[in-house]
Amino acid sequence: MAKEGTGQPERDPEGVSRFVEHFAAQLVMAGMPRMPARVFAALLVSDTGAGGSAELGEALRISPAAVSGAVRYLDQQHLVSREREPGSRRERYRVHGDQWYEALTSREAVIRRWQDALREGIASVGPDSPAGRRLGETLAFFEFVEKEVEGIMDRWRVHREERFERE
Amino acid sequence: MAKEGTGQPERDPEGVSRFVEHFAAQLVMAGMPRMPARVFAALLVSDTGAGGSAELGEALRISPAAVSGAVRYLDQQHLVSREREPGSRRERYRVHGDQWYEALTSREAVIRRWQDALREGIASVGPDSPAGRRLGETLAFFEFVEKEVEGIMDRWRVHREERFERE
DNA sequence: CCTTAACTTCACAAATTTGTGAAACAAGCG
DNA sequence: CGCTTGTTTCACAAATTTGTGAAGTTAAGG
Repeated sequence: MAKEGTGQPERDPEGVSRFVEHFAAQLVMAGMPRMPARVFAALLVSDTGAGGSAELGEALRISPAAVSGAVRYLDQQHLVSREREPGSRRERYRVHGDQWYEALTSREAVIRRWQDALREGIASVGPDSPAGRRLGETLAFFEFVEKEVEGIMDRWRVHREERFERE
Repeated sequence: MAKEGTGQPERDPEGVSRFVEHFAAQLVMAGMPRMPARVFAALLVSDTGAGGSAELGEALRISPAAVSGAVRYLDQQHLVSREREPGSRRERYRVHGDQWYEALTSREAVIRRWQDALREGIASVGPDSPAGRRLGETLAFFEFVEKEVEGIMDRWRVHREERFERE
């Protein structure tokens, strides 16, 4: 396609929009409601990583009300934060740049709830029954994963650091 | 025909039911529809790890039709398999004992789709724009995780092996 | 074959979720 | 002080999802 040789490739609005929808679709498959997913994706591709209700609403062709609802959800999940820009009545929602995927993956509280449910089940069927053994193995798996996830995130921070310095 | 062991702790039906609901709730939060989640949980706690439509329907107080629909979903997700028991018209749905959580976590196809969506986005905003950099870092994260997950599952198999032998 | 048991499919009613317009609310600006 | 712009809340209509009863399908057992 026609691109000027300034070195800075220009934004392709249609492509951006396709990305937003595709990325949001992944989030939806992972269990996030539709609007929050789209808003989050839109924030991710914005150059500033932040934007207001009106701005997002226009980009996604949804009402400001829908944006507001979506942001409330994202805020509760700690996926965005709200900032008040001093000289303006515009509120800005910001995606935490390098931390959002940690929020998505590490959430140890989630793993804990799986573990709690499993322990409850083991108690109810008896640990030595076949079912008890199966649940016990699953519990062991979650306990294992819990530790490993920590390790992964540590290694990732190192990895990212290196990558960042090289550039 | 169940053999009642002398020292076997007895099943607590109410506790089992509570487990099924709690565990299913976790699955739902992770994005699984309600009925499939309940059916899956019910299979997990059953001593045989398998059961038929009628049996499951009675345990969960839902119609055979609902069970059927749930199983179709679980089958598509490769979370259960169907077996035909030779001398009977009873079909049995079975949970893959020690492999189901691998299906839940490892699914590399899922990670690939995230990566594809991100690459698309990076192309659309330009890799050197601020947004491009943010997406690039996210992509790097997913690539990193993809490799790490492999490692985790390998280490888990070793870990499980040890645990199993010790018992 | 004809009956019967087990499961599946289908059409639909009920329940839930979604997104909107309208009104309320806040906060800078004149 | 109001006016004006940007955001949130609320009630509700539309759309989607869910689970059921009833009819359909397959295969065992007489």
